[in-house]
Amino acid sequence: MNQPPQDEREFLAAYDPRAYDPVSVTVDVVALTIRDGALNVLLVRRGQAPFAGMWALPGGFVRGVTDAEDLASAARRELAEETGLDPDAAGGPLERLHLEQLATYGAPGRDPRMRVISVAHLAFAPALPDPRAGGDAAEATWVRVDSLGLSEAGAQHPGVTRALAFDHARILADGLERARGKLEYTPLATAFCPPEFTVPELRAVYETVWGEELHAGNFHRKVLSVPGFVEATGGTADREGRRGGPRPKLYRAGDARLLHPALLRPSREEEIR
Amino acid sequence: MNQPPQDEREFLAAYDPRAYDPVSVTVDVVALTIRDGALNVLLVRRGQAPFAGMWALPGGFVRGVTDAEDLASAARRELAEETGLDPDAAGGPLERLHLEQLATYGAPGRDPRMRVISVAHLAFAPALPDPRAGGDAAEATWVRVDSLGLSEAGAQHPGVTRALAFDHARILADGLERARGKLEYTPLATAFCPPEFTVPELRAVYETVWGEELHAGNFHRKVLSVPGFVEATGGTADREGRRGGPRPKLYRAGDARLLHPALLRPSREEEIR
DNA sequence: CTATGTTCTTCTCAGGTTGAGTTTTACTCA
DNA sequence: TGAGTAAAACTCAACCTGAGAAGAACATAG
Repeated sequence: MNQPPQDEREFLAAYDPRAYDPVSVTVDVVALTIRDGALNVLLVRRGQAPFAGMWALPGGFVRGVTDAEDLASAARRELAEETGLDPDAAGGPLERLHLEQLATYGAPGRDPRMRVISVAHLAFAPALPDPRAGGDAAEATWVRVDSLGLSEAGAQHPGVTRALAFDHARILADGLERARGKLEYTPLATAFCPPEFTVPELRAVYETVWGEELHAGNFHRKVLSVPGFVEATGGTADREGRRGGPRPKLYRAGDARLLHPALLRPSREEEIR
Repeated sequence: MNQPPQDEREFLAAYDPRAYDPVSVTVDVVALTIRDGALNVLLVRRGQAPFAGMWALPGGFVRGVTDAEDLASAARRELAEETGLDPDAAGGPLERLHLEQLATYGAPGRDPRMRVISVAHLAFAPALPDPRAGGDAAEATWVRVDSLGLSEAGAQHPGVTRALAFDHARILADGLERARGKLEYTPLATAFCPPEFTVPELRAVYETVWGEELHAGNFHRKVLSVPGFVEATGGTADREGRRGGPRPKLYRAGDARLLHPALLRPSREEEIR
């Protein structure tokens, strides 16, 4: 952008840290969606060393000078490259994508090639299509989170565990914990739903992400009582694959950015200490 | 750490992003403490361009290869350099320091010299001594947060506003919001207190950080009822600068890592939408 | 067409938590 | 010794939550 005045250039050049202490920057994306009632994360199979052939989170180097990009833009670009979706298409699947920064991972040695720090991002979307591998990923697919055996109490398929490259298992675990927490006090769950949804559909999102069943009646009362969480459209859902019962009413996301009072998940006693 | 096998080296060299797209990495620290009943942040006056003479958050470049360091270690080192305190001294002021990652800022152009992304950290400590300028900071001092006029509703001294270098005003604002939020559901407030403290002292921390007065009776009941928040030492505080009333009992931090139920701040109605 | 099962939605009620205020107690200061 | 102050304990109404039950609307099997 703006250049420093000419008389400072020489001085600054002597302090340029790139000259002696290079650090590279990547973005990685924990992209979550719900498919067939299960929480899925987007993984790519690495085509190059290191960790060639292993599964990893989608990501890549930030463009620093040529086409200098924001960190969030880099995350969106990487996600689009790995899934083959247009990041900017109006009405496209990535338009309603919720993207936020997760954390930055920079332990020395986390990448055996060189010093790399990774700015991890968290993405949520309503059921995205199957990815078509692009970029430098040999393969990209949605993987059920509960098939990865992330040392979460219960709900893991033993034996199906596939180790992730780098420190991506930890990044994924942090992303899941962040997602679970954000459902409590933000209307983020609506980002997993289509533009119009029913209360039972919203409840299914909570149950899927939290991994526990909720009391249908209390959930219903709570969702409608939190101001700005959802607003009624007036319509009702038609019967598609439903097994009985009245047609649930349709809602869309309200204008609240925080849920107050929050929708706390039950059974957090373990995590307190 | 571990080196890739010899046969991969050549291949990787061609993909080294440093060769064509350099990005530099810094850490910045939002160090908060409470002095004289007001929330203070550590600022340094920049001795070099850009923004020479302006106030900024303490920070500096991450050591990538020589003495490669963790991001948190880099933040702790920078904080120690600017304050002149030993980062590792047993029993020293920085030993009880709470340090956590805040977020990473990487908009192109945020540093006019080159592409720099900054991993911001948040630090809390009980009243630290006045810093002695070290490193490349011309000057370092604690500054009352309410003297910076950060477009927070109320409680700002108009005219005393000093603009911060880079995007540090935004980083500071984000750090303050994070600190305020964390007081709600973690025992972080005890990090602002000496090892033994009273309930009124703890309440003063909340009032200072949140910027609003709390109901003393309800606060007392709440703090003692949340499991693991504080535990009684059996002793009482002696009269130092107190104006009357019985001697309050002493407590120390309990073993809880999360407060449940949380201690919600009043009047968040504005922020919800 | 009827019976049965499913599920959305509303209702009830006991228990816990919160906000606001009051009382008691213990101390300082003039 | 009396007035002022603040810690700590108590009271009470309002609200929120968890658990269960009931009613209503629909699908499906016979």
